[in-house]
Amino acid sequence: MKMITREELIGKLKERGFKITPQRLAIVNVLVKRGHLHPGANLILEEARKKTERVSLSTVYATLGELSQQGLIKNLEFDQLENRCEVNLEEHINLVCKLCGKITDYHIPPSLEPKDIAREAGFIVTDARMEYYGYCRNCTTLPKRAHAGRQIQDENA
Amino acid sequence: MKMITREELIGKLKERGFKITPQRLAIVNVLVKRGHLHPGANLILEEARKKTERVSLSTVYATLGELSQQGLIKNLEFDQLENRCEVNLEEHINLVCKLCGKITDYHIPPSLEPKDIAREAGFIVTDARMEYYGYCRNCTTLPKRAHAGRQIQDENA
DNA sequence: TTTTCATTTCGGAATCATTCCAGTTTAGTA
DNA sequence: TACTAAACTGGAATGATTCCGAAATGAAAA
Ligand SMILES: [Mn+2]
Ligand SMILES: [Mn+2]
Ligand SMILES: [Zn+2]
Ligand SMILES: [Zn+2]
Repeated sequence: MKMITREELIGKLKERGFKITPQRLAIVNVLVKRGHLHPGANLILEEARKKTERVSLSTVYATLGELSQQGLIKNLEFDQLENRCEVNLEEHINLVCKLCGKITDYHIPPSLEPKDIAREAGFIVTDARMEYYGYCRNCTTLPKRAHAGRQIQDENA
Repeated sequence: MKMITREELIGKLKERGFKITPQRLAIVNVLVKRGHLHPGANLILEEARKKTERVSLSTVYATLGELSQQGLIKNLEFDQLENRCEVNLEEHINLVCKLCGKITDYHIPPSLEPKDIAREAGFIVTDARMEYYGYCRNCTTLPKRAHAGRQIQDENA
């Protein structure tokens, strides 16, 4: 899975005139290291604070907003759940476990071409979002446990 | 496009022990008539009030919650936008226009089988959500107009 | 280095969709 | 018609996100 690097992200921010602050560095670090978890603002804050003495939730939201505007990450919204960050910009489906809340990436084979849809429906596709909800491998074996979707389920992934 | 009827919905509610109240009738009516717009709670309230003298927003939310729990409709969440109702339960992609906010249904051909994904990823798919964001036919011709996505864009659809 | 200042950060208040609640009304049954 | 569990209501509570004025600070210029 191609992963964006810390340096790429920071470089792009610098290019575009953003100042490189300890807060932004910390947040970018979390995104790079924990991106696969599709972290939310509060997890990012928590993790960022382990590296930088001073970060606020406002700043996390602000920074995520900037990164999102710059097209460097995406924002995922969920029912009853805080928003999460999508760092993997390749087209893929997020598999969202209804039991533990873990979100894993599934890369689709080249079919279901956006172009086809544009042509048929007169709709220009600029952005896609596909999610399958269900039960992940862990939650399939242990039938009915762990209701609330805790963040940070790190065992594997 | 197969559309659920007023009678089906009311019948199912009755079956399952729900009382048939003027409020529920009004809300169901709106869902049947305006379902293709993927209406949100406030639009539903507005429309329902044209038929029933007395309905409250609380009741709209409560009723939508019940219908959703009963699996008769689905709840769609969006960035910066109130939730919308999905009345079309067939598997399809919602085409969400970034300019006018209109959401139209696109039915996919039988490919991208959930079963395949389950097998490959060890994930049991119980529910799917797919959306393409972009620009609808109207907004494609008139390049850069109409920013905020107003609800009720009835011209066609 | 020091100066400078636009940008960034911060905490707290504001927002706003949604949920909760306690009191009142009512659908459906007998 | 009377009864009662369910449903409805308006207002208050919630909680994630956004907004804001004031204080702090990168980084370019001197
Ligand atoms: Mn993903
Ligand atoms: Mn739809
Ligand atoms: Zn799981
Ligand atoms: Zn449009």
